[in-house]
Amino acid sequence: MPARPTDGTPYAAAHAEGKRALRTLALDTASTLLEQHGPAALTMRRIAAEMGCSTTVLYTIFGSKSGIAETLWREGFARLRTALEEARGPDPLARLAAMGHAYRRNALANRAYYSIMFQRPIPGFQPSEQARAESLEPLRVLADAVADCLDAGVFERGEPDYIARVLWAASHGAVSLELADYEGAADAEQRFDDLIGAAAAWFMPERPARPDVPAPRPRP
Amino acid sequence: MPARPTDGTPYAAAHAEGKRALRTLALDTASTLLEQHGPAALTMRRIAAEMGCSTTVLYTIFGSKSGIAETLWREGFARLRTALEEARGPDPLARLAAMGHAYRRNALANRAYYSIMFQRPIPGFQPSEQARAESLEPLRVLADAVADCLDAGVFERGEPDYIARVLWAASHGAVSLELADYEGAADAEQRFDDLIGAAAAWFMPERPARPDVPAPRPRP
DNA sequence: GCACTATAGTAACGTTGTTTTCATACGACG
DNA sequence: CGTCGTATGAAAACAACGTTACTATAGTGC
Repeated sequence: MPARPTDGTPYAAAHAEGKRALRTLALDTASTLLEQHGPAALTMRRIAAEMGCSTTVLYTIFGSKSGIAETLWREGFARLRTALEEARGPDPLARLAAMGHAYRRNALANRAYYSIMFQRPIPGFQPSEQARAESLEPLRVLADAVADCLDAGVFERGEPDYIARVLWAASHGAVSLELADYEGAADAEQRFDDLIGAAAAWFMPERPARPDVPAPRPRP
Repeated sequence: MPARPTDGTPYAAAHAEGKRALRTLALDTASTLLEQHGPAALTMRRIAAEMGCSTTVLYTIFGSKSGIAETLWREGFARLRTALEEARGPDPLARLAAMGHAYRRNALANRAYYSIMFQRPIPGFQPSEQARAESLEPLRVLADAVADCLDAGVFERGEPDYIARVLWAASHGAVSLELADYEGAADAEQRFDDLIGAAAAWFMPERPARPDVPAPRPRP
């Protein structure tokens, strides 16, 4: 016989809401810590201290640190999905281009989340199968936009899923190097646009006009 | 007055060689540990135990764990550079394509190193400025091959450095997602080829013939 | 009132990177 | 040859981490 309040009573609702509030507070704290001090600052003790409770609470809510990491991981993909969904454009191709910019903008605005999603800054954390499945939703959003382009004849051939994965890899590659600041991100935006444009053009019946590239190189 | 043997004596040479041997042994041990058991197994105590000494030795040689990580980081980029340098082809474009495959092959064959290079599995490790500069060498190798393509007229316009960075981002994006096994790596190789091909084609005067893509999608 | 369960705080355990302590070995120098 | 000083390495200690008992308490159902 459980000590949990009987379901349906007003008290049970309040009780459940308290738990939700606790969970939300924990996630907010973890999220703030992550964004302001990076993944290294994301320790159980620190989250608990910031909340003003002991670490036990975190373990009853999330089970382990991986539980928190997974929630943040999913939050990162949820933000990405929302960012992609909000992309608009007068025609399918413009909408796809808007998605590209949304991808980059979201990554730059949520660097810490992006690192949790695609790097492995939290030792021992591996997303569950369910979380992995969920993380494919942004890709599905992208694939829908690609399908629209195929229907409109903007793209010539190929499976929407496959094309979306190619575009995804292009976005990720460009953004990933930009975030790593691997080689001075001076022309990072142009590189992003070029790579995405190149990948998209690859699937079009005719290659579209390319934006200006740095001055032509003199040939000897 | 130091207890270090006077420079120039045979003993000094032997002494220095002993230090080199020790350093090499430590790196070999760390490297093996990294490749066989992943970054998580790369602990100071374990490296020391595997070598048969105490952790103090590692600290006198490398200063800190980051010192070891940095050496492995550089080793990873050195392998990548070698892999790219060894790429051959009958003409500039073929050589560039060979470099693309070399990039992917090297990454797949050295997953642990690739993760050290582009993920952050070792908390607190950040490559030094010098190491970062050194890590740009593979990019320079790529840029040289791009320059050859420009000279040969295979590429139409653009700075070799810039084009190389775009190709680099494409390679990294495709390989990175493949290694993360982000969405089933069934057609990972084709995706890699397509993305690299698309990026390269972007800078050519005429779009080259594209290899076959999955069956055309029926339009409603 | 009583038993039982869920929860939270305290303190511990084992492991990590790192530092300290201490002993020892060995070149330099009187 | 003996002493000094420095470099080096082993052992242990330290701080911080994730995690797990242990304990107390509060609240539900009988």
